[in-house]
Amino acid sequence: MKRRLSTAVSLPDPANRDDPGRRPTIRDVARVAGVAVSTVSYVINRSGQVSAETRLRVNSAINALRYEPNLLARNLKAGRAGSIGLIAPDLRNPYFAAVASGVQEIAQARDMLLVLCTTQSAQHWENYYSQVLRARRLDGLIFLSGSGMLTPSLMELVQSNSLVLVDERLPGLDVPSVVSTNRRGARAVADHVLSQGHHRVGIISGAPNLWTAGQRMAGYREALAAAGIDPDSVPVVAGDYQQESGYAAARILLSGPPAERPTALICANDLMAIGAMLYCREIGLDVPGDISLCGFDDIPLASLVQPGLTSVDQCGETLGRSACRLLLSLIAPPSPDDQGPIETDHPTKLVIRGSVAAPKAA
Amino acid sequence: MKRRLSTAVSLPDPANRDDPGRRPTIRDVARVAGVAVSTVSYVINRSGQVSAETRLRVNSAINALRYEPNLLARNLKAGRAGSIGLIAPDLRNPYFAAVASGVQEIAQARDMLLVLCTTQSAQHWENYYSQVLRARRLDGLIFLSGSGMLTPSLMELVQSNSLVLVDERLPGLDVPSVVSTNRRGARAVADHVLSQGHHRVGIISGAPNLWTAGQRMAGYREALAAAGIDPDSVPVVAGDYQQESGYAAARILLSGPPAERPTALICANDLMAIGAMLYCREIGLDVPGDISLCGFDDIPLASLVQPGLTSVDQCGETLGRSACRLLLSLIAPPSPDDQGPIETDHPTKLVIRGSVAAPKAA
DNA sequence: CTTTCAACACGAACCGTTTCACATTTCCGC
DNA sequence: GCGGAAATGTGAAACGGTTCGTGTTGAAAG
Repeated sequence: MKRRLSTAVSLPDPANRDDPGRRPTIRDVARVAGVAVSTVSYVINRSGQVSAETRLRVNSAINALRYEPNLLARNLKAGRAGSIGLIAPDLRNPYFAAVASGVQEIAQARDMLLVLCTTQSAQHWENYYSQVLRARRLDGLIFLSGSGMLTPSLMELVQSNSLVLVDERLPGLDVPSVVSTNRRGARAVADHVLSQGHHRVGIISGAPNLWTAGQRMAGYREALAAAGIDPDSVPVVAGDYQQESGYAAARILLSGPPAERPTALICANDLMAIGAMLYCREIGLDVPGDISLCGFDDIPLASLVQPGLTSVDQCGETLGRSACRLLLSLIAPPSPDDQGPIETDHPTKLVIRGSVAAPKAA
Repeated sequence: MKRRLSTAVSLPDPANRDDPGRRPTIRDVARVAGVAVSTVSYVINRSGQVSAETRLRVNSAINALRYEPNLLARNLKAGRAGSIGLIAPDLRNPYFAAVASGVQEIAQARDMLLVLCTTQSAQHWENYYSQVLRARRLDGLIFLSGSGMLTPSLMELVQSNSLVLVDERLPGLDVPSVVSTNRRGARAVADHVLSQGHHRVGIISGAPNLWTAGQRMAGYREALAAAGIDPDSVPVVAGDYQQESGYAAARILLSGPPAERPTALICANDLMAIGAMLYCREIGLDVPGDISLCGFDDIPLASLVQPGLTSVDQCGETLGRSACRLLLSLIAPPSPDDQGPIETDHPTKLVIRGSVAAPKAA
């Protein structure tokens, strides 16, 4: 008992007060200003009920100590991290970069931090990050799937109203999401190609379990049917939205004898279309003289290749902005500076450039 | 006194135990497992000194409750956020996206989260984020400046050994940084252009207060001098590394009478070179027939434009990886899984494509 | 049959805030 | 001169973990 009293009772150790490198806490400020900790807190926050004179003393203590509140502690108390997460396959895809850019723009305006997670489209990472972000009590999550699946961890986020999907819509489930009108856009670009008189076309589609890939495919099929072509008769090769897969798919689709091979390749995104263009160039096919090509996304690159790539504009940045706004509105229901309803279906626009032309007279 | 006892003493309220939506805490786990909170903690962490049987009980309680530790609390206790920040001008610039990608790759491997902050090259945002990230006790910061300046807040981070600069080196100050050998790369590409026999060249430089811009300019001047051209005699227009500024700069540089205007434009980055290329194309100049063009960065785009852009490869991703490794080594000094010294000066490589040719016989 | 000592479990302090519920002072009207 | 509201300041309990120092065992050692 005596021992206890003499050794174990830990008085505030004056030594660590001067520990250099130690950053001042609200307690230091209180001590210097000669007020209670809670008073300092009130000064820092909704300056309610504190006299001008006290406020002054506290503020000068804050300045003297160069105190900055520890957000970690604040967040623990509040139970929210003040940041949102963005899970996306890969930043180097300009489309994802654009979405990220839009998300960040809105987050920035609302004093939210953005945690960026890339998954290389691997379910493993999608799962990992959705768990980590849950554990970190992030306020919300914007998810661009590379796999087309929702992990259980993600499903729980849906329950708590803090998940927004971009360019993905789950059958049956009512998950908040922001999408482009993929089907309509695909229909439009395919209509355009077919209206040039192509009869033998090939399709380079996206990964089959991706919602966008399905939608675009549906649009293409609509257009084909409307042009009197049996959709089931056209050759389709699935890629993965990467440039290399477009190259590889083109090689497959163009492997037949010249008389039978497609005079136009409809590609489910620009990167793959460019891959295909590279292959065509390599085997000496002129675009659009020998073969027409179109893409989807309208990434900046599309206007810079030669010939310019006919594509479908879906502004990634706008999508990102809407997604972030939607997410924030879910988190803090009815914000006062409300800017009206948030678009969840973004229109797409056909962008005609030089890569599509009429087929050579057969 | 009596009043106090009967009303103010707040017993643990059983009501909020069942509050649905409330996530289980370590205390709930302890209660269910019938052990002390500290024991649960030990199980979760360095499982030291816990009997197999207890560990089992705790683990099954964890599973039953679907408990996940609150990282916010953990971090407060630890005083570190377990994440690093990346401050960069703009994600849509593929070079920055590549750096970010490299950083994220390493961070991911070390279980660190990446907070992404974009500044649009505005000092205002650079300052804002450096403060916010300090307040959040982020473990470290990787900074790509758009303005060439370090805010005071950033300087304090230098003191605490948790700031790494990318592609920036401050005169006098010894701030850890990772750079490409900009000067050498610039020298190489300019040598290449001049070796084709160009005598009248123009330069589109970067913003003058950026370190990279200065270095590249120095390299160009070396090459000019070596080729017997007075560096001060060549026209220079400063851009801002954006495509539009390249376009504008080209218009200025090519405004003279045909006999006097440059036969080659040396551009301080690819985006501006592409802008210049667009302008040339617009006024009917053939690249490289009428005018040669070169860039810097070797972004993916450079190989896709027609003709391919001769450029200098500086792998943004590698730079990002090194920067992140360097930062992590500053934070937790000598990691055991050390992979040797970290490169801070990354070599550049001349990439020759079709955009540079000999000038037409004068 | 003590003593010693691991091994294991526990309680409580602490990280740096916020915020609730009071305590104290001031001031006013009666 | 008194009661009471308003204004201002305070202490202490959270938030959800980690970790130090200590208490309690049971078995091996003496």
